[in-house]
Amino acid sequence: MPRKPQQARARATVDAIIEAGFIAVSKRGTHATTTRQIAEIAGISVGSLYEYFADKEAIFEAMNQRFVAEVVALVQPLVPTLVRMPIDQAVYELLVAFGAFLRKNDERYLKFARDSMQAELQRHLEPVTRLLMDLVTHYIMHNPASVRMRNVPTMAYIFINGGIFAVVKHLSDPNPPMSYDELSRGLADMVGHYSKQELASKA
Amino acid sequence: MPRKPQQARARATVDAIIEAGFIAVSKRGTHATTTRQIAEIAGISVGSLYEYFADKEAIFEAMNQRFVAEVVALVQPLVPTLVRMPIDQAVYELLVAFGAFLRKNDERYLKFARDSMQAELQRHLEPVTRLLMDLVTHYIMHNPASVRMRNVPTMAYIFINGGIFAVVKHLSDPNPPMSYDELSRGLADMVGHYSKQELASKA
Amino acid sequence: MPRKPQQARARATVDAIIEAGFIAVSKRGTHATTTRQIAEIAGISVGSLYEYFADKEAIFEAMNQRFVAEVVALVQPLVPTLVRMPIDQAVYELLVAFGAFLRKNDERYLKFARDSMQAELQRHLEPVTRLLMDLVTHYIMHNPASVRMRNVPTMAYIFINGGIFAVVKHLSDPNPPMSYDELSRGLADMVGHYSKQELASKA
Amino acid sequence: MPRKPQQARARATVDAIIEAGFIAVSKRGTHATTTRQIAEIAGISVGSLYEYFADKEAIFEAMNQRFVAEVVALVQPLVPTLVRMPIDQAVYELLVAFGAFLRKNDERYLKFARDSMQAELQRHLEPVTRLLMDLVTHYIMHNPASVRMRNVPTMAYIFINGGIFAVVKHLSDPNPPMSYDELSRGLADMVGHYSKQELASKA
DNA sequence: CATGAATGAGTATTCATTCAT
DNA sequence: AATGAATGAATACTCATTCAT
Repeated sequence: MPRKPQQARARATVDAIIEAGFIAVSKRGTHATTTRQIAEIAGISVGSLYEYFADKEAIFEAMNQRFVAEVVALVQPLVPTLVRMPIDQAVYELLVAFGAFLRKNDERYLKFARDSMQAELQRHLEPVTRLLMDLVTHYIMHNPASVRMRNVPTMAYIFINGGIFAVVKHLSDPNPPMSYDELSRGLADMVGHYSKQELASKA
Repeated sequence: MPRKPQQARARATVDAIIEAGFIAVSKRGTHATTTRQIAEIAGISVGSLYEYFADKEAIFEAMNQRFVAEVVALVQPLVPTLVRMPIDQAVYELLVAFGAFLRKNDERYLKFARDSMQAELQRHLEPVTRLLMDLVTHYIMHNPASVRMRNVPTMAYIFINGGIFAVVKHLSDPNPPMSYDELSRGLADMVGHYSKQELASKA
Repeated sequence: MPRKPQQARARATVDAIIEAGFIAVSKRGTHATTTRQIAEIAGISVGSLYEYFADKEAIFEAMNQRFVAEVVALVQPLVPTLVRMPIDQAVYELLVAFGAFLRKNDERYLKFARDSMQAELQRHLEPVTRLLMDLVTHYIMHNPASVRMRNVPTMAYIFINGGIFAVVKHLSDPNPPMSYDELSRGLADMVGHYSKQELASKA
Repeated sequence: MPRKPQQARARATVDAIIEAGFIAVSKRGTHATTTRQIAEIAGISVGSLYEYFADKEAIFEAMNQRFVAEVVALVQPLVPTLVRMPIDQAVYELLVAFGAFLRKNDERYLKFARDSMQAELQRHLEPVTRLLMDLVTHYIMHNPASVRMRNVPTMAYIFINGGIFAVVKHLSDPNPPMSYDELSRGLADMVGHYSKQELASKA
């Protein structure tokens, strides 16, 4: 029966365990992380670990809560500033801050997020990504006007990876906030608007 | 050392194993799928499974190969048509076909793809997504002009989810095809161009 | 990663496992000994066994270390005495001590050593041994003088068994300390000198 | 139910299986040899293998019979010659022939014999052998006269390895042809006579 | 409170043997 | 006779969790 930590020392132990959890997951991934490893890194015994967490899953949950809390702590104070910027600059500023956050502490949070997203998918979906990249190439060859767009590779990267993920996430959502058709049109508009704007600014 | 199937019966067994693999992963996810489960679903013995696959991983690889092969078979023939369409329509058509593909066979392929992407991340990153959604709301409240844009929720969904994924994927890539700054600017431009175009078309 | 025993209880468990290893190997041989059997004999669970030994092989290695340590403990203190004896008496004394050692504890160490030497070979090479025994008989019938030697059966036993083993061991050694021809001449001299000396002492 | 081969073709298959058995055991040892490997090397199916041999053990038995038969075929014709030689020359000639036999066919028979004798034992008993070698060194240092003997290393090799093997074999024999004490005296005499003779011939 | 020893159900994998074709 | 597909009991090893000290 785990108990609520009531003393400073106890809270320090809980922190050490969560810290150790991030370190262990950074090294080996969630799946390969064992309670023994976490306890060792935290410098305590397995027995003690179970004094503070009901089971292994509870540790991962605590890690996630901390991760989210830190993201919130990062973004929250930026909100007043961001909302006063032009939208593209706001997005850019947010991404700069987020990238720095993910990379700090020896990429601890990036590794955690990547583990959540199963880095494997890169290998698995690589051929699909390549296929879509080829499709982009074909498209450009058939539409000479589009050649004038800047950053085609970067935008293709964003559209393809972001698009695959948005589609899978949407389809997996039991109560999606919009229909699949709306999502499809949204993605189509995003690409269409971008290219029109891009070509217009070039003219 | 798995043997090559030489009789029709053997080939049917190999197919049954791959089929069973998709079903098992659909139900419990890759990680929780055991060789015994696959064998049971396929209606064969564990031994038979190892007649044709070196280990569990080999089954997952065969599943992935089949998945990719089917995506290719889906997209390849569409290419000539797509490249002759306006870009937004091309994206839309592709997404319609892809959505139908993922949902067929009791969503077998969708479940497989979702597993590859670790469905967990939905639960894990849900609060982060919500935070960013709130940011969008705040933004709109501070930028009355933007209210005229259609589909704000859908576009926010796409930008946020696709953006998170593109960022994590990029940061995890040891040899990314562009810098993080280029990616950030790309995402910013995508949003900026979209909103400009949207507002322009409304005017 | 097996842990180092830190409490008295743990050290007792390690001892029990090694003890159980000798008992199991005594009964069924190394090859047929399973981790479950060892755990059962030791009165512990399989899990505990793996707390202290990386794998099955590590248990056999620990057994071997104990075996060797005990042989050393047996012979070492005898050295000062043995080197002051005539050579034949020294050999005899050593063999008496060694025989007693192998037979103690219900022949635990003998069984372990025999297993290392694969008791099978007795059955396998029995006909070869018999053939060579016949050869000795033929030899004696053709060389009447040799009849005067004492202990012909014992010496034949030693020469034949020891000889077969020395030959196989030598041929299997990638860096033998002498040539096969030297070994052959050595065996020949051993027999020749013995018989000459024996006949001389009879005369 | 295996049947007795009645046709030439069947006998050829049996031969191929035995041959394949030797090849497989040469490569991986008895323990790691599987029926599938034997069948593959023999160029037949597992099913066919069981047409000719009741089980795996039966194949090893057939291999052993062939091994013994070949040793007999080697030694038998030499007997008339050997019995007319001085004993040391007879031993030498026999060993030359035996060594050549073990090494022919890519050491097939040597590997089989070594496998029977578990090559591991070299590693296992290495420390014991070294201890006894040290004992010999000590002995010689305390008995300056013995320095005059030729071939001390070779003879020590023979005595130690042959002696260990003879002792273990004797102790393991439920009906040994002599007592352990007789064996010990025999080994002692062997060494004693050899050294006396050696020193005498030097004088 | 803390420790670390002990547990045992669960997992991947192997292989001698059988049997339908 | 021959094939090779199928079997499943058996084995080594892991690790979250419990509990005596």
